[in-house]
Amino acid sequence: MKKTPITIKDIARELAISPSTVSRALQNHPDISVSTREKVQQYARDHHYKPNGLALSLRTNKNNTIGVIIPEIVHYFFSSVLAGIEEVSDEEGYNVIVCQSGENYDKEVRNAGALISSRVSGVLASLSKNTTNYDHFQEIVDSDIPLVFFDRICIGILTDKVVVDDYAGAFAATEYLIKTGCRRIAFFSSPPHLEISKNRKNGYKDALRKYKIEVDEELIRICDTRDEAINITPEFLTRDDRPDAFFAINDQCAAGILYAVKRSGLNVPEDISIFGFSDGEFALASDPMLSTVEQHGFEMGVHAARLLISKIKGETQGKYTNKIIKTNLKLRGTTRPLPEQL
Amino acid sequence: MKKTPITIKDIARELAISPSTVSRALQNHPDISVSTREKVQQYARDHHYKPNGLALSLRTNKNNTIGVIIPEIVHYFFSSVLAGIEEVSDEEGYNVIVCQSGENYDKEVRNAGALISSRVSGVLASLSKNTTNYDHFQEIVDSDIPLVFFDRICIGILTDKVVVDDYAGAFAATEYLIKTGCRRIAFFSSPPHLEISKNRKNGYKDALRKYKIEVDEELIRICDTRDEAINITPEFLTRDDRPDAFFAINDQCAAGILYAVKRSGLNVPEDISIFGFSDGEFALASDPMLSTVEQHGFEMGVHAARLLISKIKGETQGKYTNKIIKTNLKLRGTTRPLPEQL
DNA sequence: ATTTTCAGCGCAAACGTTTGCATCTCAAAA
DNA sequence: TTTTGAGATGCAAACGTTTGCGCTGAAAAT
Repeated sequence: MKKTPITIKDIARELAISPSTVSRALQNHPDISVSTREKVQQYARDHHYKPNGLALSLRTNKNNTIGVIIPEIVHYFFSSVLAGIEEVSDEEGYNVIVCQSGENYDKEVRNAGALISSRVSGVLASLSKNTTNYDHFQEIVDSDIPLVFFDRICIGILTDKVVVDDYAGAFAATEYLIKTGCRRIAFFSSPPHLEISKNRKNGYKDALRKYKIEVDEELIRICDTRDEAINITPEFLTRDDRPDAFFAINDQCAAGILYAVKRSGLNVPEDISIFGFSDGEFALASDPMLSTVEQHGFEMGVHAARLLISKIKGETQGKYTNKIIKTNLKLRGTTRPLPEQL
Repeated sequence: MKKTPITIKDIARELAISPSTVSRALQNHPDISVSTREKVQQYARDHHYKPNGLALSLRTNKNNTIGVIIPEIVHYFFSSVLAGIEEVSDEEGYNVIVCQSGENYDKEVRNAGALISSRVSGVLASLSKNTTNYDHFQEIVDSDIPLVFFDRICIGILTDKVVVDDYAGAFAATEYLIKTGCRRIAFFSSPPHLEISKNRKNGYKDALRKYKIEVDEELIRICDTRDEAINITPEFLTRDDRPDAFFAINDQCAAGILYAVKRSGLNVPEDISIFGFSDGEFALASDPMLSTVEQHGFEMGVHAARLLISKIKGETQGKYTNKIIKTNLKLRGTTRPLPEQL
């Protein structure tokens, strides 16, 4: 029931030796005699000595802490990434400070400042939707803090990046829809300035072009939430040339589309196919279950963290890695099966 | 492009004054002349001076950081709580270190140790499923670090707690099922040593008793995941005296039940009613949408964090609060409507 | 003209560690 | 007996801040 935690000095005083000796004894420094070392270690164990991480950090100007800036915590994909980050950080002895920007530029800037103040050893970040100025991230790299972007990356800043293969995922999903007979495929996307939006749109368009299907800009809309999808989808369905498939930027949006389509009396996947992106538990709960592009968020977190830590340790001098995580199609109930003949 | 961040000493040297003056100037200390103060603040701004949180923490032996130990990050309820914690922590100027126990006792112990080493200002924790020894948490309070449990609390340790009103929520859900005509209500629960399991089971049983319905232990099973539910539910459905309702400890489990029931050809909610617990996006994706007990995870996080911070500030001396977050029923498609007459 | 007052600033210690260097003690080598 | 040297330990500085106290000089009071 100590009011204040036990320190090296306390041990030194108690054992009538100097703090330096205690420090060395605890590190198994060869200079210290076995008897002293054991006395010290015994005492430390008995009194639950825990090194003061702060003091240590101050000396080395590196606290073993990684800062993470993500748009939303309550979000299957991002929380998966976070879990991956946490896992390797824990293995490597780092703590994880998590900051939620809430898709809010100002808060993102505050987050970045807080992390610099905390003198974190490194930062992992995914951009907020409405971030278009990147000075706060530049400040991080100027402060000599290793920085790795993941998923929603920023191309303006020279640093490592880990992204999902958005282009290939979107291409494959679109191609699959085409192969199962869809010709008018609507694409619901996030704001266009985000890299993921651009890449996925390119994948979508290129797949269409490959099969000589004209890209109809009318079928491309900005819509990335369930509620928006429920509102917007009906107007597509009542048109003469209604789409026969929807490709959604995320599963929430896909679920909203599914809901609206079912309510309109059309059948999924007979009349309309739906493809989501970023597999979550979510996709399993719907009926029929969502076909979606698996993003492997956990693995992305793992890779991003590993990359950052090797950066922190200075193992990868000057090189800027651009890791791409493969996606794959998870075919379930909202799409038709592939015709037998190849 | 400084290799090392700018410090108070740097400013002092540059402006040919002492570090103490700089420090005071930055804090708007009245002892400092206006001209000096402005010179210093100007310089600090121009050079992006950011106070070194570590040094500050070392002095006060309090870093403005809150540690959180949760079983799973990728989990709607827990991530909601985390989001609530993050929000008030940010408002109050605290960072949040998040540790994931992964429902693993050993990792939980390591997490606790790491947080003590980091000298966090306070800890928020929710127990892992298989934790039955609480020494690591006792060590936290012995280290004089304020501790607040939330949701999966531990009654053995004298500290603040924030819980959902599990009993009332379970009671209300069960009562609703009864009022809509259900008589044989199965209850799928988490491991029995958890307080939430006990409380919800009591609510369930008491509601049955209130309506003079015998408690059938055969209808109570340990099952708290989607996959388990899909496996276990069918054997209930084939019995002569099959249940006419299921009350699940969480929505994943409820979704699994729903899936199994639909697959068996029975109708929801006509033949079988289903009630979940802990509202998530999840509950909206299913068809029909899940009726569930809203847990208000975000608010729980907000309250827990507020409580902890007031504890850290020493505002609530010696008192141990036991905050209870109200639940409420979210009635959707997996339950029948209440009959008109009251 | 002398004393008092006080605004404005600097000194130095402290927070808990680590670490290069100095110091001390003996026993072995010279 | 003296020198050498290795083994064991202590000293002190440093990391970046804050803060109690003391110092200085000039204006105000006597």
